Amino acid sequence: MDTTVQSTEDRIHEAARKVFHQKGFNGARMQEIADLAGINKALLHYYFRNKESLFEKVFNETFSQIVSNMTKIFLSEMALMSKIEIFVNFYINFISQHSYVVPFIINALYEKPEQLREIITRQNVSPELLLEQIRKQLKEEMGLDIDPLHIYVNILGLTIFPVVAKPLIQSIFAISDERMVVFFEQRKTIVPTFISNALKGYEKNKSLAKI
Amino acid sequence: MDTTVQSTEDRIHEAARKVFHQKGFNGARMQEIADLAGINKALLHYYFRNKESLFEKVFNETFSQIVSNMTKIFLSEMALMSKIEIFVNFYINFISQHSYVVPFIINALYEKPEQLREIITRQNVSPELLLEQIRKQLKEEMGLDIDPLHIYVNILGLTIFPVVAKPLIQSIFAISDERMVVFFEQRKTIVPTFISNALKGYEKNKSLAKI
DNA sequence: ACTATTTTTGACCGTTTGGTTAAACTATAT
DNA sequence: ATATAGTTTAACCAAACGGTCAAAAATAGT
Repeated sequence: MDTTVQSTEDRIHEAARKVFHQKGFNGARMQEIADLAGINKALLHYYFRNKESLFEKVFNETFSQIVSNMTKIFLSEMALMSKIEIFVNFYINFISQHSYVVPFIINALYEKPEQLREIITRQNVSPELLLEQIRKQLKEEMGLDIDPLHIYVNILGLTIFPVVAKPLIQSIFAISDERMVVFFEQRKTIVPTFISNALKGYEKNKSLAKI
Repeated sequence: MDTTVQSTEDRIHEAARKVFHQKGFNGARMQEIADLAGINKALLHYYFRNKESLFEKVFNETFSQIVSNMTKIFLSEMALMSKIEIFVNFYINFISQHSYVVPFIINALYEKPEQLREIITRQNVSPELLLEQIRKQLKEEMGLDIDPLHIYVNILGLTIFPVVAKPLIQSIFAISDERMVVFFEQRKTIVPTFISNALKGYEKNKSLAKI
């Protein structure tokens, strides 16, 4: 398949990403990462000082990837509802393909909250622009004075939660793999419709819109 | 404070719950559980065969607690929108107070999917009643032919996701602890309103309601 | 008071873990 | 060819881990 020659450092990095994503910091073994990269374990410590620093590198990369994609769409020049449609579509695909990523981040944040809070703030995502943009569009395109943070969190919750809770939903409701694929395809249209309906509801009754 | 004399087994059980909830299976140490219970490590293995069985006990208890509360509200005799209001209120409080519980379950399901899928199906929650009840109420109270699973997942996502992603939201948007409390208080009214608006939107335009 | 049973302990064991070290190998430049 | 710097390895280490064991302490039955 892939015949491109990777540098040792890249092979380690890729292997570490896979193992950390699947097993978390505590579940991951340095030996397993070395095996997956096809190298000696000592070579891991030659390129990366220790497990912590290797994990930090993976976490940083993963986190910034997720967040940058998240903001990119909402900072573009489109109508708000179009952004939401694209966002939902993109994220259901993305997280389905990288199903370990979000649990990995949630897990990491609960395993070592203090250390990661630092790392996150060091990345300074500066989401003020994002929220301001949403606030502006809610106002100008729909005449709504709603807290953009709540709307944004709603969008994230409707999109991300089902993907994260997939194993749970599948077990509880006894859904086959095939039906699960259909389920997520349906959500690509259902979620934007749901949000659109909700926002239109505020328009009809603007006295309730002040929150 | 609490002067009730607990049995050793209960003390172990409580200690195990706390440690497993905070650190997950891989992060938890038997020694730490023993210390927290104020007993010798060997006594752990006297009451519980090994780490796995102790974890299973904690997982079962936690999982059934979450799910039973989840279904109880929706199977009661009330109007759908009242159920949703009560559900959102209850769960924002519950998960805020037990903030480790949901990540614990998500984490567990990604750490050991096969074993837990068994355990979950063994508990057989039988959610058909729940979905059927929601479907019926959507139809009778609002005249909607919508897939109840999607609506239910939407309710869960809007309610649970923000609590799970709390450390993330707080770090990214630089929100103080006090503002975070306000944020969740706001959601207790915002989420039911959001859902109510969305459902009313389907009523207006029933051609879109078939999903 | 004595015995039998249950509960609790300290010391210990084999394995696994992240990490180190010194030596070997490779490539490059002179 | 030889010195030099960078790369890779096998062997090893101390600490931490889950788990065991035999003996001590506590409890209950007679």
